This record gives sequence, structure tokens and C-alpha cells, in this order.
Amino acid sequence: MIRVRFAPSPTGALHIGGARTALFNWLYARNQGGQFILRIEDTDRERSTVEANRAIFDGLEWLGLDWDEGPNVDGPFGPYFQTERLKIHQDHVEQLVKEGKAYYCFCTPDELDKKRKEAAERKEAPRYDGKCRKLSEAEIKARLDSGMPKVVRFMLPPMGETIVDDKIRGKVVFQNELLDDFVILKSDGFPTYNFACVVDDHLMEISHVIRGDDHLSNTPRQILLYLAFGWKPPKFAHIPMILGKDKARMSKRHGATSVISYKDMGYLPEAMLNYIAKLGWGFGDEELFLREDLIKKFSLKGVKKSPAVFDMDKLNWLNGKYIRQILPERLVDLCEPLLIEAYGNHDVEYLKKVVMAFHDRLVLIPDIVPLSSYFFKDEFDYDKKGVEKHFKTPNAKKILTALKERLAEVEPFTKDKIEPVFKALAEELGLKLGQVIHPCRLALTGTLESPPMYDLVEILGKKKVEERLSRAIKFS
RNA sequence: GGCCCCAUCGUCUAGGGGUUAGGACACAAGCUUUUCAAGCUUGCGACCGGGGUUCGAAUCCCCGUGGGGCUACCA
Repeated sequence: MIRVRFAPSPTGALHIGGARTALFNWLYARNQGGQFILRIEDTDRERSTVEANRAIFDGLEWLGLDWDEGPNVDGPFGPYFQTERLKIHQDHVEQLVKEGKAYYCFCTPDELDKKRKEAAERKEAPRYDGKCRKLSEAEIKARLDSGMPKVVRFMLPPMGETIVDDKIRGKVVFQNELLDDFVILKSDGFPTYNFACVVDDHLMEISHVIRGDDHLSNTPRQILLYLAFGWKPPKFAHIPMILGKDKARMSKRHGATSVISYKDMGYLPEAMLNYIAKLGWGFGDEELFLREDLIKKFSLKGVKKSPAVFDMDKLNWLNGKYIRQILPERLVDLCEPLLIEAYGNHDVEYLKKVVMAFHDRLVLIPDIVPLSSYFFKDEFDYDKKGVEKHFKTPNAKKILTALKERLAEVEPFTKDKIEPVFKALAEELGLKLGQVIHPCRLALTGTLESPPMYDLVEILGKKKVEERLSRAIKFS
């Protein structure tokens, strides 16, 4: 059975990189008919918050990444909040201590810090010197009894090498002697990441650990832990990082990093899913992937080794693509609240028509608001250049007046009845169609850009068209 | 500093001994057209450097260089 997990720490919103890791795990599970587990790694008591838990759930939910086991979804391997597994972790630490594979350390952070600095000055690797390893039974007992702050360190095998056989990178060899006796239980009694994740992954029967590249260097430590327990390590797959425009690891200064903020900005979840899937994974030349395609086509073989730069332009393009493809009803649902917020309540049928007029003009959902303003506001200024070009012409008044009179006669007021009015007028005046339409567009919208003329006229309706033409006639 | 990973257009990538090095975004031009978009066509544009191996390297190996990561009582 394939079992994978996404194990975020709740110290902030679900960011792009985390979402992509979650996605790859989820896709692998769905593709393989396996299970996707969500485990919250909240052992950092200082930084973990409940709001962050919520934010992670929201992010995953927006992308449609559902978990088979985890918070709110009971499973046989819970609990799924790491802090609720404290006893389990402490028992396992104790087991290692009893077996002589781990030991108590009473060195203070200050002391260690000082040693690290000294080592750095001597240009030596800042490794723990193993001072407390040499403590006698009696010394340990005395310190333990005195209630002195303590941590537990893993006793590293001194020799040999540890091989990480990575599904994406192949075999990576690490020399054990370069590692040191790392801490597995902190002085607050909570396990460290490297320890807790090993115990939990094993107990939860995780078969594949798919995670960011930044964990590759941690993997030998974890493998050593598996070996110390006599457990079989899972398969590992380290996926490349996501970088910002300057090729540095993506962070706040690269703009919005939390996935949910993309929802607020007006991105569609399918666009986001498609985009982040392509960040570090590919399937030939294909660009467009719906959720089902991704599930069908995803494989670890398709995952790249090199890091990818987050490119907003491409995301925007994808978003536009998906907006053009979505059902009218859904687009209306997405736009409606924004329009109501900006322009107040309007007839639903009217809103629908307006939204559909901009269907293939939107890159982001909120673009609808500025683009459609003249559908909701009767008072607007005329574009300055437009006035020079289309109002300050000898014919302008005549055109607008004629248009007003003739449109008043149109019944029903639909675009196929409206169209002939424009064509006939242009012909009679010996003008090109554009010469009639441009002043009219300026009169009706105040701008030089709009949906096609006849749609525009129909949607605005006879009354507004007349009013606006009158106003423009006076102005010109 | 030590260790580890990575390296094809500006960006995402295809290709993995012999290719006119292909596609997508962005950019530019054109077409279409009542404008803006959309759509279509075309253009611009890359194998990090140096050594090997080979008849032949973008491709395999080594060394540099560059970028990233780890080296925490963060995950």
C-alpha cells in the first residue's frame, strides 16, 4: 500500500512551496491508488498557532487536496497532530536511551553557542563535541535528580556512510563522521523534527516521503534513526525548491507567497493547481492539465531535479485560459459579489449580461470591476484623447444625434436590430463604420475600449443609451 | 568554512551520443476586427566555462564557476 503524507508545521499560511509539496504527495497517492495523510508538525511550541492550522486547511481545501487521514478525518494511525503524540515520542526517546543509542546532554545553549563560534573561527566544522557522552552513570543521575535542564542526543555511529537512495536524485552518499550527535528531545520535552518525523512516518506506515529538497541533507540523520530502531526506512523523493525571480528561495519579499492570497487576488484554483504542478514536474510538451489529467499523468519520473522560478506571467496566462473556459454561471458567481460590493445591488439578469460581455477579457476575476464601471455608473468623464479624436470632429454631433433618434425607434432593443442602424447610418453619411462607432463608444462608456458595440448597446438598454447620447451631444 | 544538491532561450521546459536543439509564457510584428481583449501566423531568443572519452558531445566523465540547501533545543 502506498501511503504518503504532507507534514506542514503550522507557523503561518500554506505557502506556494508547501502547496506544491502537498500536491505532489496527493497526486502520487491518487495516481497509485494509495492514501494521502495530513500530519501537523506542531512541535515548535513557540511558533505554532491554531490560526495557522486553519490557514493550512483552507489552502488545501481551496486547491481541492483532500486527505484520507488527518485532522478531522479519523484513521487508524492517529493522532495526527504531532504534539498529541508526545507520549509516543518520549517513549521512543527513552527506548534509545535505554539501549545506549542516545544520551542526556546538560550543555547549555550559551555554552554550545560559544563552542560553535570558536569552531568557526578555527575554520572547523561546528559539531557537538560529545562532552556529555562521557558522563558517568552517577553524574547523569545526579544531574537528572537536580532537575537541571537537559536534552537527549542521538549517539551517532562514528564510522561509515549513509546512502540515501532518492527516487528523483538517485544515490546520494553522506559520511557519518561529518554528522554530529544531534538533539532528538528538546529541553521542553518535545521531540525535534528529525526525530518526530521518523517515529511518526514509521508508525503511520508511510511508504514514500516526498518533500522539499531542503530536507535532503537531513535524510541521513533520519535514516540512522530508522536503523537505530531496527526499522526499514521509507522511500525518499526530494523535489526541487521553488525560487523567486532573483533565484533565491521564495520568500515574502517575492510578493504573495501564501496560496490563499491567490484566491483573494482572483485566481481560479484550477489555474493555480495547473501552474504549481508544472513547477518542477512536466509531461512532455503539455501545458494544460485539469485535476484528472494530473492524477492520470503524474509520476515521480516526471519530476525535475532543478529548482524552478515562480513566474507570475505564466500563472496569469493560465488564469485567463481557465476563465475563458469556465461555465458562465460560475463566472457570474465569482464576479457578482465583487460587482455588488463596488456598485451596489443590480438586477441579476443584468449582472449576468455584463459579466459575460467580459468573459474573454479577464485575466483575474476582480478585473471585472474597473472594466465594467460604465455599466453601473452613469457619471463618468470622457477619455481626453478620445474627445479630441471622436468628439471634436465636424460630424460628431450629427452622428450622435442621428444615432439617438434612430435607436429610439428600435424594437425590440436587441443587437441584431441595433446593428443595421449603425450600418445604415454609416452608409448614408458615407463614413466608415468605425467613424460612427468610435464616437458612440466614447459617449456610452467614456472610454476607448469596450465589448463589441452592439452587445454594449443592447446590455445598456434603450433608456441609458439615449441618456448618454444626449449627454454626449451636449458635450461635443 | 565543511558537506550535499542543481545547471537547455529572460522564465517554465522537450530532447539524453549524429536534431535546422522542439513547445509554452513574456516580448515584437502581422492577420482579423468597430475599440480593447481573445484567436491565428510569424519573428526574437538557450545547451555556464574548461578539459577529457568518442569518428562525433547539449547529451557520458572530471575540474572549475554560478545558484540553492544543510550544518539549531525551527521544521
